[in-house]
Amino acid sequence: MLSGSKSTVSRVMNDTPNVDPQIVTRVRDAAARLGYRPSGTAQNLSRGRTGIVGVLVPDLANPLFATILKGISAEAETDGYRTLVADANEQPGEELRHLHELARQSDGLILCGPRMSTPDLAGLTELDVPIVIVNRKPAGSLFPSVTVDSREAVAELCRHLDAFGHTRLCYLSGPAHAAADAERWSALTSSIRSRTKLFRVPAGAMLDDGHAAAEAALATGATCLIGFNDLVALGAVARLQELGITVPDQISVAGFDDIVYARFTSPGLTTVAMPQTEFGQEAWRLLSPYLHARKTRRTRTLSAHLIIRGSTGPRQNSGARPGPAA
Amino acid sequence: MLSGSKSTVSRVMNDTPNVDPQIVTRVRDAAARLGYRPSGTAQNLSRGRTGIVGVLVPDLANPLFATILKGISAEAETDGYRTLVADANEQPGEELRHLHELARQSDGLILCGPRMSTPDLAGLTELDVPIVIVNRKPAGSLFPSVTVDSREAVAELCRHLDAFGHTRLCYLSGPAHAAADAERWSALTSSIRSRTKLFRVPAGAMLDDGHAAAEAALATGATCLIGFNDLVALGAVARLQELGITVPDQISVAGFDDIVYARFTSPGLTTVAMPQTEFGQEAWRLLSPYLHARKTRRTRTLSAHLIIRGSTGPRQNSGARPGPAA
DNA sequence: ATGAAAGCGCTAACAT
DNA sequence: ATGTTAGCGCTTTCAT
Repeated sequence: MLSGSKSTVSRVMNDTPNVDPQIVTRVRDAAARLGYRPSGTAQNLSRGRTGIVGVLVPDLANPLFATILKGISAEAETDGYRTLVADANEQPGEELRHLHELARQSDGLILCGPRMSTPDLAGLTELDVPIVIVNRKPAGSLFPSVTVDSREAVAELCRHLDAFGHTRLCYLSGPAHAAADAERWSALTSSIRSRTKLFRVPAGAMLDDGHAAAEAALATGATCLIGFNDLVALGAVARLQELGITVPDQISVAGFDDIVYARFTSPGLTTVAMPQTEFGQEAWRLLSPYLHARKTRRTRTLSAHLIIRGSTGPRQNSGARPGPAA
Repeated sequence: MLSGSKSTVSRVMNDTPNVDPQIVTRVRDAAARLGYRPSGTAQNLSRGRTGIVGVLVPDLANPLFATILKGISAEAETDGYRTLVADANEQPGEELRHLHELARQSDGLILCGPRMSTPDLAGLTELDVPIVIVNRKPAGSLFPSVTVDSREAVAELCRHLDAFGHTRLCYLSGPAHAAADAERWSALTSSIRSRTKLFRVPAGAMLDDGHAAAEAALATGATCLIGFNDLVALGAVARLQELGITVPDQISVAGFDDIVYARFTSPGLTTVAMPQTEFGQEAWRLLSPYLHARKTRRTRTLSAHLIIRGSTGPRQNSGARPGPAA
């Protein structure tokens, strides 16, 4: 009988140095033969860590979040971590519930563009789990966060539009509790020239929202529509085209994020690009050290940049109006 | 000192009946006050289950898989399960590695459109974990699977195109190891009329792939391009428009899946729609009973259906050719 | 209705 | 270099 103790097996399975090579192979063989695989759960309990990071997103169907998630996964994977995903379906009320559950299964949490209230966010400290926030600066910087500074890029967008003669802009606003919505709106209001009128029409975060809001936006007489994000902008473009209105000839459209579709529609969408993959990478890099030791809480600010494509052009003199339906 | 044993606390936390209401509130209070939350890991070890389902996808950035994942999460959540996600980044070689790791952390696995070889797939039985496969029929039906029958919808597409006079079609093929690719191709070949010529140009699974393959497809003289999926089709449309070629006036385009963008581009994309959310739902419904008891291995076949939008139209007499660049 | 005790399958001192 | 012994923090018989 080849005795062999649990510890030895454990050492072999964990590639601990100082194990007799003979034993190593013997154990490996036996394991392979018996189809033995260490129980992750038992390892987790014993080690006091799960190797899992919980990620909360408002909506996985939004390519922005899918991309951020990919960034997190890729980076976390290099440290042997996996991602447990919770999709709140754009329902702020669901977020807390998800987080409480995620927290019990993971070593740390990454919140992508959380829609929950600031007090709720602050209350998360009680979870007593390392948390990193992406795309929203937590009040009082309670948590490390990776945010983006889009002021300069927005200012650039405004100059771009101004140069094209646009003096009536309409912002298709995002979900009520999206921090990015407030920031974008504020960046716009502080960037436009005094001669420029800025309207605001409620939309949402998805294609349908932009599609649905397009007509209301048109009614403001704006010559350029700016979507809360690219999905909203693209939804609006679709609606405009249905109405027989040509972009950018009759009306210009711009968005935020630079999701991959912005590049592949025609006309291409002018947009304030977010560093999507970096969001994910940086989020992990902030979280990772935090998992091992309570390190200093930091914040990382990335910067957005303007990408000009075909959806913005010179303002039409006569203002946009529906043409013959497509 | 209010004694209270571990067992009692456990009973309270698990809402076990037959506990003195007084004690219940006392324990609840104490827990709240101390911020006590049962360790998920310890529960997992003790209960012998993790409450986690591992999901493997080829690419989360593909809305098809994001949607399927959402379907799985939503359904699994109703049973108290969460999803651990692994994104193989369209690299078949990575899939096995991910699966082995996922298997150690989860109670069951759902593989979405796995690209790995059939033998590798068969070898998964050794993982000794309930597995359900989505969108690929496993050889020998080793695992329960949810697949789609798109033959009828493809036939319908072919009739639709034929009625428009298209007799030269070009299929922009998908990733080498995507089972869906072979199925779609085979459905096409067996559906076209004998007078119709079907070409095949290699593309891939993403927007860029369709974009890059468009010119080669044009060169075949085809009057209608059919993308492996909607992304490929839309990528091709983008390229065509760059070339000044109008869809559908000069050339028709169709795709597979019916991702949300297919509806919101202009022209809308004609496509063979996959039951995306159902894929996810059904996958969970197949897996769920399997987790508790080894039940009979079943298979569920959903059906695709054709959605006709603006990207397909009557064939142009003279054949497509680049116009003035946009 | 509650407590005591065993055990889930590992890891990590500690001893040898 | 390997074996022994305690836990990790719960759940769950089994007593009471």
